[in-house]
Amino acid sequence: MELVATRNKGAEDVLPSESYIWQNTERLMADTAKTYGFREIRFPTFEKTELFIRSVGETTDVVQKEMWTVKGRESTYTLRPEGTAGAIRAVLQNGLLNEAMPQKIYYQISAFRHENVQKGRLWEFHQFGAEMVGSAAPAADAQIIQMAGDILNKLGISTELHINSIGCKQCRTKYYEALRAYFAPDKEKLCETCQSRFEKNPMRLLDCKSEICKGIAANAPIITDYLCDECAEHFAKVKALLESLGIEYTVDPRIVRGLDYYTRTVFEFISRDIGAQATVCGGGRYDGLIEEMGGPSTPALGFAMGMERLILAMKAKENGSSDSVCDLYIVAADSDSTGGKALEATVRTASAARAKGKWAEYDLCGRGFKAQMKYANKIGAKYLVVIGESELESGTVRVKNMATGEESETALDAVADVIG
RNA sequence: GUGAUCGUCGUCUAAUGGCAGGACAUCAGAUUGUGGCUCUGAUAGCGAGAGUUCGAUUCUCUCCGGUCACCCCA
Repeated sequence: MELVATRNKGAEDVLPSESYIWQNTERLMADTAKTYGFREIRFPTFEKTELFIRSVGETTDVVQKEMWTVKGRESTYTLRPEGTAGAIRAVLQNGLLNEAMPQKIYYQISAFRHENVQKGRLWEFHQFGAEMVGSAAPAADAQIIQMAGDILNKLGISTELHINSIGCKQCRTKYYEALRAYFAPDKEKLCETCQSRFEKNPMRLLDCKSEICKGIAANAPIITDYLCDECAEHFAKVKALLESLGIEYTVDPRIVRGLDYYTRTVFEFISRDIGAQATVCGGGRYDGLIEEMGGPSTPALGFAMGMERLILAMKAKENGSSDSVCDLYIVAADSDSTGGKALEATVRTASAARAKGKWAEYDLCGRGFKAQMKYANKIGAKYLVVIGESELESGTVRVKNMATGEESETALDAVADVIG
């Protein structure tokens, strides 16, 4: 077999045997989000490239080396590398800021980043994301984190919550100065990437995995020591609320989100079960983004969960919910004397079962009687009915429970009720 | 962008510088009115290309793909 083309690297097929896991997960997320007042928003897979450059940040890896960009006839377009930019664009463009605040929205999307593929990291991946627009209150931060944690718990995934505050623009300016002052004497010893980070985004210096840089960074100043009074108070209130909700967390001063738009609270939920790409959910507050995108100054925050990583973590815990199976298989046993009447009765009976929401099957491959029995067994049908000459005459059939082998007699037109 | 590692039927897995074998799965039959067990048969594979060789699935190189990791992120 030589296919004309095969699946692209970094993309995945979800087969019928697995798709129920996705469906159940997506449904659980949507249902949970609804209980917090979040409603779904849908927006295009592609946007103008400037949108992402402006919102995600010009210096970020995502923008600099990971975007799938296409030059169209009228403009240059990019497949969304994340959800926030498009979601907020849709909120602004459609005047949702004029509705009652806060606006709470969620989305289930695929997103695209051109990175080297590995476990938990794909070119096309899927996210569940939620955004809350219009609240600056610490209670909003707490609720967003609570909802993310709620979903993860319901999925049966064990995670650790790490939080940090990276302050506002003012705190960060002060902090950058302190960082540069700290690193300046050793600047020459830093790795190449860190040397360029020194000017552009010194917070990333803390994130480097190189042993030398780690050593130099060991006693670097910590952002939380440089927060302005307001940011410090905000962070303290968020932490207090989390505690009162009984949500465990670790303050991790090294969490530095890779997207430029974050301010104040940032957080990650980490799973230990899925390899190196352990962040299963990441998010935070982005009070400056909406203004940056040309809207009115409006506070907002949100998170995104990586669906593939969640499903890896669920599989690691072996707690997938179960798939549905065939409820009823009908064997149409036509002979010369029935002249096709058995098949007609079979089709009608199957339709009646489907009208009751049952999964009903009959032969579509020209199989013989025996082969149909084997097939019904193979697909795990719960009940089996044979319709042939004698059944047509009497108007009754025997409904066989395939698991126990027991049979019971029923009127032909009552089959759909019996198999409940 | 970098590094490591692996590519044999749909899946799992053998052997081999000289006819690529098995298991599971699939299909058919044994068994034209009741499945699962058993038996028989069929379908189906060396990722691609160059090189070495009388001969390459095996050795060498290149590419492609998978996996894992760095980086980055969900």
